Amino acid sequence: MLEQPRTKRLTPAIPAGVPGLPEAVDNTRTRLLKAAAEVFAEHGYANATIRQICTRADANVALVNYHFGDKLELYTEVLRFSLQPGAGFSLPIVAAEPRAALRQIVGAMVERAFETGGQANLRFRLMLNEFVRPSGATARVVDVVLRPVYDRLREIAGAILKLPPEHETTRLCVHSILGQVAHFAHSRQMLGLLWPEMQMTPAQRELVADHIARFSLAYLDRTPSSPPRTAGRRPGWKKRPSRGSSRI
Amino acid sequence: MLEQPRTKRLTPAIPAGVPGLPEAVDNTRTRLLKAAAEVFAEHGYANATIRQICTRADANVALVNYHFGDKLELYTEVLRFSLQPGAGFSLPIVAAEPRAALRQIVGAMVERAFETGGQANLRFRLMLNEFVRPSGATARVVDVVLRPVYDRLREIAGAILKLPPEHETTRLCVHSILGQVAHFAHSRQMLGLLWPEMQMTPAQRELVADHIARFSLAYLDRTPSSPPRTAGRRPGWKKRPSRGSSRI
DNA sequence: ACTTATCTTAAACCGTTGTTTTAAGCTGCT
DNA sequence: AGCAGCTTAAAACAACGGTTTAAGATAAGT
Repeated sequence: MLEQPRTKRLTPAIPAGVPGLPEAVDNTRTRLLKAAAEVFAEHGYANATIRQICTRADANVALVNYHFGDKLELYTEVLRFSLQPGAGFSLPIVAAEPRAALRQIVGAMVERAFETGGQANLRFRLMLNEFVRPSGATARVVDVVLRPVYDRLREIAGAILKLPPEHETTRLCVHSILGQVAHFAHSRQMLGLLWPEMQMTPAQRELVADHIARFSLAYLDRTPSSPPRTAGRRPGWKKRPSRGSSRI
Repeated sequence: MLEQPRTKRLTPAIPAGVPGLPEAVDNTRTRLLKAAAEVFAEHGYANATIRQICTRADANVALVNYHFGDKLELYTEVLRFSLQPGAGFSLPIVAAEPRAALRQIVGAMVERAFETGGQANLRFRLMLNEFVRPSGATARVVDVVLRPVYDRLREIAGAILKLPPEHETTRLCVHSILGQVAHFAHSRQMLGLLWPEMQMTPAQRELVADHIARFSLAYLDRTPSSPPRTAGRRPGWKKRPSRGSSRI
């Protein structure tokens, strides 16, 4: 009796809204989804509370459980709902030239990490929170939000590196890029303590995006005469024994 | 009556232990500090519970409040306690050549982020948690743990860049390096979903540290013939207006 | 031995959070 | 009007987490 909620119905029949455009209707369900997206994006799954969401949606506490069953179901529905408007991945801007594309995608990520409002921004911040405190729906967040960015970044980085997208070096570089963006987004408070002038104003955000792109391109765009030591595709990981010299 | 705890004494007279070597004594206070350091390092301040800490220390729940007043006081005491053994900053390894020093410091950070055990590792993970969920003692964490790494990294990066440590470009580069380390440390679960082979085994940790160092050095070590666009010291930040072309 | 200060314990208190219940309001239909 | 099905509201429940209380142990001082 514990594995299934005791409510008569989990989700009471999707409210007959047009499936492609749920932002038009204004029933309680939609208001809850909208509020939940904002609160989840701001505080992360665990730190968001149902009462916060319901207050923002001007709805009763019990309505989350009536409409969605439980908190986690609401969260996954937010992800589904948040994906509706655009067909595929909604980073439309993509220059053909991979270096320009990289700069654009980094700029878009930095903007999304800081600019409030807009579903794509909410979705991106949702993902940033999953990075550091995975919820029970992390796999879904990866599929819905992160994988598209990841795959596109691998293509772009691979094109510049002249390596396949699934190459180890390509993947490491993509994680380096994602890591820089996530870091500037997450550690805003500590950043302010270390570097008081950095307030992440719009102009500073552009500066940061410029820096991340240039910093990353310096490696990606290196002369082919100095290939990375790991360029050869090594099938296994265990070969290189821990050399222990980094012990301190 | 609320601003001051009602216990007769906040901290009941430091237990006369040798101030330099608190790891020898095994009274309740020390056991609590040890357990708290582990739990805080693993879960972060907010997500660590006093009951968790007390269970691990084999102590009663009330003892935290008896010995330290409240949770935050315990946390700051952990930081103070955690700093005791080494005199200053405990990253002893520093090669004279800045490129080698960078590789060493990155390797040490990656190891500390993943290797369990050891006070310096605990302290570093404590800091990593503060990055993403600042507690009430963030300023103290910055002073005790982060600032030394930050300043040393700025010196090293500045030496390679041939720029002063307080230069904007130097700072941006240091944040890029810190961001990469923090990202690989934080997003372990999501990393596994995107890249199942990456399990952060010791060998893979070395690979990651190598990559971060090489990736970062590509920019730091660039030929002086292509200086960064922001090399000139600009006193103000507001000059460059948001160019709006990154709107999507 | 009696007192005192220090430390420990079990139990409770109080606020918060996810969840459920119960009882009402609607709305459309006959 | 009356019924049925969907939706909302108010209240409560159960679990958890930080904190406090009141009493019991232990050791030292006199």
